[in-house]
Amino acid sequence: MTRETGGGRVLEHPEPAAIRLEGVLHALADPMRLRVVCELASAESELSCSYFDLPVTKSTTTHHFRVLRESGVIRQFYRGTAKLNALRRDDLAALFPGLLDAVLEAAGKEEARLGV
Amino acid sequence: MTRETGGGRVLEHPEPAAIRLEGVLHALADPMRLRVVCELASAESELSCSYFDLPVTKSTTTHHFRVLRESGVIRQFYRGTAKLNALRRDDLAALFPGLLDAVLEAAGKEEARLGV
DNA sequence: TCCATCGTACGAGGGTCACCGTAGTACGAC
DNA sequence: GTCGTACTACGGTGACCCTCGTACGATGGA
Repeated sequence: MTRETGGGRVLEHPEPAAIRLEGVLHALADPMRLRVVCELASAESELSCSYFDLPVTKSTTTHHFRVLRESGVIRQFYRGTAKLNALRRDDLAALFPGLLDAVLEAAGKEEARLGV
Repeated sequence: MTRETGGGRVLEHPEPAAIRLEGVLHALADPMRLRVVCELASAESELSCSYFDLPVTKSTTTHHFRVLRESGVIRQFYRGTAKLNALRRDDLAALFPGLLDAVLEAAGKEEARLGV
């Protein structure tokens, strides 16, 4: 079995029924957070916070991950000193079918359109 | 032909290439604006600003319509004293396929889920 | 035990946002 | 020209958001 360490540190997550569309859209409307979500989507496995090399400080990174978690977009849990992050694909697909995929595709298209 | 009055009053709209995903998501993340977009989508024809009965003052309503226009979500033009509003369905569908439909469907589902 | 790593909590600054009230402009009807 | 309707521009206010620096806690390994 997978041993989950992290001790008594518990993270609050909204239940599916408490996830609000406005909150999800607001969470995705920030460039940093959208970037995190895109990387999580393409990774297909949990990624630690330190995996991401965002052009902001650690405290700002913590803030963005908290917004994503509290809006219901990602799920977070501890393993040792690391905090792992995963998209809540199933919950989002049940609440807002096609929304996450459309946003991810749009982000990919926009990156191709604007990127070098 | 349809005579468009409104004279010298010209409204700035972003070209499709200038529409940014973050801006669109931010515009849709506000309850008032999401409500406007849903009503425009179900109307299937232009609606004047005064058609909407939002629980805010007129100046705030003007602000929200301006955000929607400048983010590229709606198109506005004058006809007489009225200012008409229409969704930029084609432009959005070309840039972000499926995004608008997914958001509209999600908004409908959420209203049914939370509503009376 | 001591340390390095990883992430958090807190406070603060600077900017943006949503909202309002008032004053004003553009248009059509008379 | 005058009036009413529709909307705008402007200024202001309080709240929120993104960002940071610093100090702190929690974990695992030497």
